[in-house]
Amino acid sequence: MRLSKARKEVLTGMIKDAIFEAALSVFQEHGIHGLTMDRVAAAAKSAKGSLYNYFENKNDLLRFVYMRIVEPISQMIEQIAQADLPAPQKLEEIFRALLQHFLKHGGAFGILMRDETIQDIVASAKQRGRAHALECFTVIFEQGIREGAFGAHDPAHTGRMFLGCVSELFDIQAAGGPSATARQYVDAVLSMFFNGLSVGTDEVCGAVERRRPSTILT
Amino acid sequence: MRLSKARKEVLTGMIKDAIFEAALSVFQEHGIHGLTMDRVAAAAKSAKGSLYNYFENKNDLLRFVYMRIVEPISQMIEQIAQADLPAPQKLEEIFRALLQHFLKHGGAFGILMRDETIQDIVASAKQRGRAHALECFTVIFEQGIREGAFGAHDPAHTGRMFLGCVSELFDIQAAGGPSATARQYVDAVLSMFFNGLSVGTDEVCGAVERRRPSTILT
Amino acid sequence: MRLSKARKEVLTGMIKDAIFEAALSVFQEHGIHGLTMDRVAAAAKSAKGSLYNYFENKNDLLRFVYMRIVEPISQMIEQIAQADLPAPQKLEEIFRALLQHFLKHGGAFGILMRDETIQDIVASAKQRGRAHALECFTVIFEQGIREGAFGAHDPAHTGRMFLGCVSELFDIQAAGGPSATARQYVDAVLSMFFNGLSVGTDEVCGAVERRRPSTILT
Amino acid sequence: MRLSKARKEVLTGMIKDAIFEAALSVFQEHGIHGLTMDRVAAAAKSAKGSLYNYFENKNDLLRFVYMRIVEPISQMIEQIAQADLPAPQKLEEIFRALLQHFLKHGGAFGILMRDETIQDIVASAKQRGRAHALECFTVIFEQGIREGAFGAHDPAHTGRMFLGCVSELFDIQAAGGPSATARQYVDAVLSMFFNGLSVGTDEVCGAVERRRPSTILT
DNA sequence: GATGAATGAGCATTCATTCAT
DNA sequence: TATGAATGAATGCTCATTCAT
Repeated sequence: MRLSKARKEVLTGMIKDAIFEAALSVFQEHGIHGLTMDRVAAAAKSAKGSLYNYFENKNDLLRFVYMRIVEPISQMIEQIAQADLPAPQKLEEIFRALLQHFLKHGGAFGILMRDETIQDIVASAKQRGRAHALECFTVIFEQGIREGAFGAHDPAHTGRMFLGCVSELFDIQAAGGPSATARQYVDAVLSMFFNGLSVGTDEVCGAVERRRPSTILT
Repeated sequence: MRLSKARKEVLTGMIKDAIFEAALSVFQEHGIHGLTMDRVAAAAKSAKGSLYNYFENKNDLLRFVYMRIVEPISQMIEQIAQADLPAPQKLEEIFRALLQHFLKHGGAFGILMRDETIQDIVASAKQRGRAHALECFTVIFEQGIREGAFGAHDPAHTGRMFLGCVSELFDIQAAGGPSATARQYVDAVLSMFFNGLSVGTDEVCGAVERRRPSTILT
Repeated sequence: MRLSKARKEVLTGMIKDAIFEAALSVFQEHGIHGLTMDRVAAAAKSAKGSLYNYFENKNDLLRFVYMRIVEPISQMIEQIAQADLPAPQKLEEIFRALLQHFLKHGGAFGILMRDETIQDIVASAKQRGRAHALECFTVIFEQGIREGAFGAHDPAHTGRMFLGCVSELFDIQAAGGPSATARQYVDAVLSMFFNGLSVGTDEVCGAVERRRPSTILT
Repeated sequence: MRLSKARKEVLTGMIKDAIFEAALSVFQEHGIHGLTMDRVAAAAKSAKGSLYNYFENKNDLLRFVYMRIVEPISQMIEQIAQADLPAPQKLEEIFRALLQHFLKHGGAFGILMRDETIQDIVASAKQRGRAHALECFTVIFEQGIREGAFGAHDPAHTGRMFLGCVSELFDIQAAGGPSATARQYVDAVLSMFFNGLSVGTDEVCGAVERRRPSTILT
């Protein structure tokens, strides 16, 4: 053993990273179906067999990709949900975190979060991303109602709506428009959740703009 | 040619229908991955080769299935969008139509609407379902603003939010809970869009219940 | 369906036969390890995929080969064991049947009967060939003792010895010497079992030649 | 070269021994199919590549294992065959030696002696174990006839029978029954070879029990 | 010599598509 | 037109062997 154990693990990690990147690029180019071990190997400029030195099998690799991309934001959402903040601000924070995460991984995040195939593969992972996010959102809306920030309503439904709106953010990002669009969308979502669309709402309930000044992603 | 051209087309249409039904049942039982030509042929009680007399290839068949399921609701949405109704009522009508459509096709509709695989296959079709729906929603919200029903906002963003909330409806249906849940969710979405979550909104802007009495899917 | 069901089954059977022959030839040339589906397909002058129209998988094919070769003789042994004959004659009959069977299948029979790999695959089949033969032999020797043809001894051990001597017959055949050798070996085995090697035995107990005059496989 | 040539060879031999032991344990645990270079290396607590410093390739290693296990008994048989003993006693001695050898190597010996796979690999080695044993047995029976211990018969056939009965001993051992069974089987074999099964033989020719009192493996 | 990651040929299996009947 | 067997490219995975360090 010429490398210390620590060094070796670092190296292994770096190679796994490289394979991860390769898989990601294949994934982005060919979609989840086109992600074959052959292509990943080619993209990683390695031999097919080598992949199996680092991942037990294809599912293992997919799990790794999933974890690498979805887990962080999943955890971030959970942390925000449990933080000591007013509910409305939590929603803002979640969007901020999502936008940042997107800048790192392009459209892959959205797809991984939604694709059934990978959700099946990953099913064993404590919680599937969407389901977990849904719970966190629900908790936040419960808090908002408890604290009087929101009127009475079913937090599960609202959480689901929020998840739906978040999902659409994935699409905007995947479409690759200007990042300003995403930010405007986020503002619009928050405004909607707080005030709805009804005329005169702003005057009565306070403008969204006042509550979230320049906000997201500054 | 013993059948007149018209008769033949009718017959062809009927067989395509049968294949469609077979494909749908395979799809519902085995998912998008398990949908093989073998299984479709078996389900259609026909020979595998015969499928190719009616569909150029598998993608063609998938496109057909997609169109058959998504197109009607897509057209319905477009019709509702262009109808002579106030914008809020259009939103309600759309939900009503969606819920009804679901009852016909089980979860297939939602999955087809969201699955990336089939979206790729179908991409060439003039408009992908989601994109089309998004446009229709945007038009409706533009109308709502123009008519003074909604306050000023970016209708494209709101349309997208609405689409997100609609997508989540698919999940509820796919999850197979009681249909009451879906209806409650729809009510919650409409309430949210009209009034938001802020406290006191209802008193000022009028209760949602008043505006959508028993409505949906009664 | 242009062929009647019966006709189709006949055809299917013929093709399975052809694949069986191909597998057998591959087996004889390359051994059990060298038996790949590619090679079988090539030998059958068919496409690899076609094999799977007739056999579920490789093990299924191997099982078929095994059954085709080992089962008949296995059953023949059982029938002889249960027949209404004196025990010594049963032993002769078994050898006669084995020699005939060999002429049909060359060395394959012996290998299949002994190879561990295929025994594992076939394990589910009611009884593994060797074990079954052993039982039959034991039964025959029990009978021989009961009827007074043989002196008292442990029939299980004798059965095993007989099996061992039978196994060696496989080797002679596999080696491909003149068939006379096999016949002489059979005579020698029977003589041994009846009289042993001790000097003077023949005079006392009667010559083997007298008891099996013109002998096996005439 | 810091070590003298002699020292180096000793060291090399020790390492080959260790690899041999590792291969044997893998063989016993996973069977002939499960014997991969990876597993051998792991069992030897060495690197896979190192194996190739001591063995040209996998077959070379297998040959070594075979030789190590089969060769000693093969030589022992040869020595016994050439010793200055009456033929019947030689047969007894051979069995004694075989039983002892078994206790050392578990079932490995029997499997290696019979498995076709390894026989192919080992074929090039001057003599395959079975063939060599067969020759030795033949020589012994020739001697027995010459010395008048056995009646006239074909010693090659008798040798083969003896080999067959010996092979079955492997099965008994591999099956893992009580060692008493093996001993009883050996007694039965010897009794059979000397006296056959015919009634009345014992009185005339002398009981086997008298000739081999407690004998084997005491 | 020791190491163990890299390599790539090889394998069983699947499945969309073709085509002779 | 209907049929369904034939086809063969594609895929995930294994493992003996090599080679740079």
